Amino acid sequence: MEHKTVSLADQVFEHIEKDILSGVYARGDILTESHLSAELGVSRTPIREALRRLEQEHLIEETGKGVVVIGISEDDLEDIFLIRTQLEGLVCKSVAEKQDKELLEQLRETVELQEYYVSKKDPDHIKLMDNKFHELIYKMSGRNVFIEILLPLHNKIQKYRKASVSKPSRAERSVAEHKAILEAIESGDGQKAFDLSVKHIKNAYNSTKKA
Amino acid sequence: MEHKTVSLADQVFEHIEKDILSGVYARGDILTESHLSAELGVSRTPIREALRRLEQEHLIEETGKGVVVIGISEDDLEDIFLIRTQLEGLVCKSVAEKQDKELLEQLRETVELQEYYVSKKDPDHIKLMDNKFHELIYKMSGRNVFIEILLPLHNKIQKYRKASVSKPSRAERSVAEHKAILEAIESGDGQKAFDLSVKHIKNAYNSTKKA
DNA sequence: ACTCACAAAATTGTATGCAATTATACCGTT
DNA sequence: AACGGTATAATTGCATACAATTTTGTGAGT
Repeated sequence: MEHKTVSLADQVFEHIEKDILSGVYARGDILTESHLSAELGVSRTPIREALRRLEQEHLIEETGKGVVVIGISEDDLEDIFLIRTQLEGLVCKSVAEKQDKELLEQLRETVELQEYYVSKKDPDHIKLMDNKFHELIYKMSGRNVFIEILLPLHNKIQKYRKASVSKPSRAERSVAEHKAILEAIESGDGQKAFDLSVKHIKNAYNSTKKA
Repeated sequence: MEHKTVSLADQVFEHIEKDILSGVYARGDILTESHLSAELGVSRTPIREALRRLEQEHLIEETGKGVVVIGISEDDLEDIFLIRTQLEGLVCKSVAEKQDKELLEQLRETVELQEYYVSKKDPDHIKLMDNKFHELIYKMSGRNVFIEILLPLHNKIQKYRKASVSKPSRAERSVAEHKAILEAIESGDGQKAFDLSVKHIKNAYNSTKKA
């Protein structure tokens, strides 16, 4: 068994990122290295490396006396959806024209699992499958620049998506839309995959706004 | 006089980033912390922090035994222009509808300086003004998510842009396009700014491909 | 009670030390 | 000459040490 040890710096990065994106730390909160070091029980070295990465992602900003949490504002949320509207359709189109059998099978499994969790009204797992659906499509495209942009964007709105898929009506429509996108991709219809995907993002945004 | 001392970690980041983007380090090259430490004359601590940031930008990748340089491939270049085509017009439109007098003045100055350097056939300064033109527009928009995406993308293609503006014919057309975009923004015509900007990116791409 | 000065604490930035792992080189054996 | 094994190098990951700076607290003097 491959025992891949995850570095402390990586764990710290994911921990703090999660706390920012889930709202544990709010916009404007100040985080100091020593405080984080004590709280997480590791030395400042991995803390600092994690903070530099979070800074690069614009989730925090250096102030000279601790870092300040930036997080995702309402305006950011709107722009994130707008940008996804512009880019995600292109990726779906690209994937439809590739036809990677193995990844398509994974995508179908993901949609079917999501249907199951919708029927069980399990928002956490619905959101996980939603994550996986979009991430699989990004990866299937093999287009790194798109992946580097879309993965973080998708990641940054977890909190809002969780709220959105907690509404059964939206969860049902969302998974139905995923299924339609999947079928368009399977049939190799790039334009249809593009259109459905763009519509899906717009619907998700509308649902998020109302949430 | 404000004496802002730049940390060694920041200097190292910029140094290595520049070396990757300008081609000093090629795709596949292996960089080790100790080697960089000796070469740049600083300890491994700031080196490591810089490497973690470069990793976050996908310019390098961890291998367990030194980091490997990723850099920008031809496919990446194509997607970068495609994404800019999708996003930069939106930003220009947004800026045209804002009318920040002071930044508009800076933008005009930048275009006029660029005209001057074009007449002097000075590619380095032409490129600098090109940088400034696009960065000013991003900043004028005040839309952070767009800025976070477009600034790095623009930054990553410096090498190619340098080649492009070294051709006098393209340099002249480029600055003329900048001027037209500026005037559309000044007149508050968002749609025109959008259209001209999209066309500008496409022209830049065509010129880059041929270079 | 207020203020100023100075001491103490907190905080960052950088270097160094050290353990664990992995690659490399060298030397002996066949 | 080829092969193996062991010692040595190199390398990462993490902790700690330390200087420089800034903030905070405290206490004396009025």
